[in-house]
Amino acid sequence: MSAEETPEADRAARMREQRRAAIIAAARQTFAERGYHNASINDVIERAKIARGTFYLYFEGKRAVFESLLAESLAELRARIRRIDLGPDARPPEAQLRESLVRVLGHVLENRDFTRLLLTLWLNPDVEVADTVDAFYDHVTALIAASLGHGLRLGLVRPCDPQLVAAALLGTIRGILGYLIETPDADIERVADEIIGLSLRGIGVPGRWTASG
Amino acid sequence: MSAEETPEADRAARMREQRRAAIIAAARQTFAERGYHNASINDVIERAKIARGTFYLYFEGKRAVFESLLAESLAELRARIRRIDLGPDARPPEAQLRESLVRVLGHVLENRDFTRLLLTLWLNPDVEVADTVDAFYDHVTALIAASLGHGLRLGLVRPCDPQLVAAALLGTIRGILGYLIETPDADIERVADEIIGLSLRGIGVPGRWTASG
Amino acid sequence: MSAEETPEADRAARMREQRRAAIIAAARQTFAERGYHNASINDVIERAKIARGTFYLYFEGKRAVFESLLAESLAELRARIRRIDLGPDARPPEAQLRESLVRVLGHVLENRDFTRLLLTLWLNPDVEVADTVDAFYDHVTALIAASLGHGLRLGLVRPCDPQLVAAALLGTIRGILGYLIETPDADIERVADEIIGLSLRGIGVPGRWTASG
Amino acid sequence: MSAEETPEADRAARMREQRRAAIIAAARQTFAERGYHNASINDVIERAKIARGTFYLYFEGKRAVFESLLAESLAELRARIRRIDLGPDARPPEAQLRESLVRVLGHVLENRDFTRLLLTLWLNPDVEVADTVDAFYDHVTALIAASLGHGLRLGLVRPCDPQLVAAALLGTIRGILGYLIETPDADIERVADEIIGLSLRGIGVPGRWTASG
DNA sequence: AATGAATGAGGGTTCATTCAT
DNA sequence: CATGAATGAACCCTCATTCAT
Repeated sequence: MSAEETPEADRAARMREQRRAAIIAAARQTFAERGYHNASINDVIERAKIARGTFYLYFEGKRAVFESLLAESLAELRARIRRIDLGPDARPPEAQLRESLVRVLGHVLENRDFTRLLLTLWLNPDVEVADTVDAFYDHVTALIAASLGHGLRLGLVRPCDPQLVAAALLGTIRGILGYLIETPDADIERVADEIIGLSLRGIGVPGRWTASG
Repeated sequence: MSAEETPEADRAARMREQRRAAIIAAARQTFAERGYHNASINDVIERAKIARGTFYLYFEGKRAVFESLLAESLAELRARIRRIDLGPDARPPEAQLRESLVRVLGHVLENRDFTRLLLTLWLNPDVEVADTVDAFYDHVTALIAASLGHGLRLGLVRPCDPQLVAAALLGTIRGILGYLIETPDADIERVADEIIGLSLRGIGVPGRWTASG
Repeated sequence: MSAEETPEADRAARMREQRRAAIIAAARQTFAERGYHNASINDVIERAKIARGTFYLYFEGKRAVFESLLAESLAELRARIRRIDLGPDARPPEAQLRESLVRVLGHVLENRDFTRLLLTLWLNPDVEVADTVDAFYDHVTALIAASLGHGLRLGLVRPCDPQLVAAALLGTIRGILGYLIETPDADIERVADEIIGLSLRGIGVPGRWTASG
Repeated sequence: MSAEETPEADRAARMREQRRAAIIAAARQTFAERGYHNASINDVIERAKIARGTFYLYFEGKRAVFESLLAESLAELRARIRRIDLGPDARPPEAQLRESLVRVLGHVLENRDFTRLLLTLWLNPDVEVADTVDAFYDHVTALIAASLGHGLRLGLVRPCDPQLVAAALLGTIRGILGYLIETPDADIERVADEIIGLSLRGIGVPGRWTASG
């Protein structure tokens, strides 16, 4: 910790961080393109232009990069989602929801590769890393369920099973994301509106359907 | 074609069919539990209690069982889905939709293993067999989109992008299925009602949300 | 052994012999076409149009058919080769040699498949059956060596190492056979003359070569 | 290309070449002893004392080592064979022929393993690699046939079918090689003389045989 | 720190042989 | 006798991970 060593150490630390980032980037592309199992360490190190052994200096193994990659990417995504503020002075919940959606959709379209990966990882036992993803989905589901509960108490949301509906709404969003990553020039704003419209009012024209459903 | 030969040949054919079904069943569980790549032929033959070579008597290889399994299971599932009849004498579309849903949900709960597998297979590049699954999801999406288009023309459905909404609705259903397969004692009827309610009317209480969304 | 059983037993024995012959024939073609290792029992039983188990009623296994097949075919070939009679009243040895050659060449051209097989079997360790073939080649070599020794004592053959020359002459014949089985319309008589000319007088024009060789 | 890097890189390349050679040597022995099909990669790696994966670092597979081994060994052998110069100032053709023979025989005795392999590979359909060997034998046959044609025009060789005689002479040599590899202390010079004597003048004592043959 | 040659467990597949019907 | 479904040892190959340099 002598002052003399700091500049060198700093530089080394920066280099190390860059390398790590480069490997993660290479891994992200590789896993997205080929799936966890079909992706080989070979693919990753070739893309990252490092030697085989170097890889293991930065990560404990295949599973470890995958986890790191997930953790980082999920954190970025999570940062785009904001809890809806239902306080007295808050802006309309619909607007807040819309902003979160627009941020998420924008991020998704900039990270199609990772999004595809994330979508395929839902419930996937194939991958030893399900936990990280499960935790993310559970987190989001809980967030939605909590919002629903809140809305319910405030009379904004009609009576329903929050758990079930949260699972459904998250599914809706995943469905839309799956559609988006294969649709080059999507209009995010319009899509956000469709999601909100669909979620809040459904697709039925009021009065044209029986009351039973 | 002599009548005398039939009994033996019949019995043999039945036995063969049973074996095949047993292998498919073992494969279904194995693939569902461990994913396509982590599942080994070893796992399958151990579960099916057959010798290694026997497996290859019934299927050309790992990929072939997987495809057969998918094809058969998807066919069963597809058989539960009926196109909605919008003719003048038809029963209310909501009722028809509800029946399809109940059939599908019931089937799903009886085949949790396969359902889990099917859900993980969505968009999966990891699996050499994506085509079969993609075709199924495309088929269902098209079915939904067509229904939406129809409903739109009849004034039952409010203006929307049928492709996008179809992707969303299929996502909603997948979300619910994912929830169900981990919920032991689900009440199918109620779930069907929730899905329909959500799809047609959303979760918002009319009048409590701004008109923009 | 009652007299009544004989006709039946005879018929059965004849049938059995026919089947056996059919299997050997199928095996001969298969082994000739694909080589010992690449030939599968499957190939043989399909060609012979018998069931898998039936094959093992007639032969102990793959190796056993191969040995039987070799033994029978080699016996047929060997029957075409006659020891040269050098007695006082015998016909000219060259004529005798020529007759053996013509018989062998004719047989070879009628059994190209087997000949090819036989040629590839020389020295072949690949095949667990080398013994049978080795014995045949040893037999023929010994025959030639003995003839050479005889001829030597009678002053018909110039001084040489009979073992070495026998190996060489057998090689010459194998070389010719290899050429013949790929030459559809060979004139056996002419070929026999070439072999004898080559063996007895070589290809050199006397007086045009130095004496050293 | 900096001079500093050379020593390391050189050493690495040399090591690599040694390993490769060691594997080829192990393969040569294994294939010679057990034949192509009976030889397993296991045999090879055990003999070469390397791990399974290491083998695949140097060769693409079983067939690839076999082809490399053949190509290298055939090239060495071919290098010992020189075309006979029949020009006006050339040394006597017989002497030239004799030198090629001595070189080839010497090489053969130093590489009994490979020679045995080469001999068994003639016409072998069993082996996926027949082409390389066929090409070699065709090459040598063509060389002999061309020499015969030349000698014929110069009046050194008596009238004959060059193709047939070339096949025969190559057969003669193969026959001798087969004899040699099982004869420990052969006198190469004497064997070369026997081959030449046999080829040019045959084994008959002139005047003691009828003219017909 | 970086390298890349070496490792070996593990996977999918084939095929000669057996045995209950 | 004949059948053909069943068996399992053996084989080739891949790839995540280690370690000497």
